[in-house]
Amino acid sequence: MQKGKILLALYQRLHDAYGPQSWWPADSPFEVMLGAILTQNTAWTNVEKAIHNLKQAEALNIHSILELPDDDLAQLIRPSGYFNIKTRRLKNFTRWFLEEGKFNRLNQLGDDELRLRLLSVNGVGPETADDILLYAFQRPVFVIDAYTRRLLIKLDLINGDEGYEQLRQFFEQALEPDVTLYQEYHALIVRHAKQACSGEKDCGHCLVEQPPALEIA
DNA sequence: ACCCAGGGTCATA
DNA sequence: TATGACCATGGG
Repeated sequence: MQKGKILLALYQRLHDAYGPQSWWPADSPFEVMLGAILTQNTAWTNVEKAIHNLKQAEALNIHSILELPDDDLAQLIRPSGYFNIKTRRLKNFTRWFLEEGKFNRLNQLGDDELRLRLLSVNGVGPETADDILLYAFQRPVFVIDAYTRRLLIKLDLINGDEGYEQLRQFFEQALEPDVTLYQEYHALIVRHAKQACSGEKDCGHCLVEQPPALEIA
């Protein structure tokens, strides 16, 4: 069986198990972008508190982010951790976002060009860029995170020494460029990791015991 | 008390 | 190219 079909079968199994996830939880694309930065190496429950603080202070907009003193912004996002670094990153990103002409202007760029520009922003790495591309700009870009890597290792689909870009190509070559599919797939992987591995170091064992390939082959 | 979470940058070799 | 240090809160 081709690895591509295994990835599709894996998606079917995850979808059957957990149902639609309808990510990303946010009221606007800009909120998705800030959330993508705030969630770096941070539990989402803590990010929710930070976003709640921003909304309550009516600071979840371009000009407030830029005009708030660093210390004030840091206090608002404090629950998300790394608040000093993330204050800088939020301001860096928002300044860039405004200079580039905001969403409508950036949205005219092609997928690859937009990805390169996002990666050029200090504080935006591959995963954050792809979160923004997939969930804010609705581009067919597959997001790779630590959960995805662990799951593929457990399923013996990869060695584990592959780079981010290599894993992204693995998914994007195996699956049709379907935004909704990519959004749901990544969300399901995170959902599965939380469900199956709370407290456990390794994850994906329940899918290994019953490999998704066997039922479809 | 320890470990990790919806990572990324920078300095060093 | 590839490690390591660093960032920092909250929940298990």
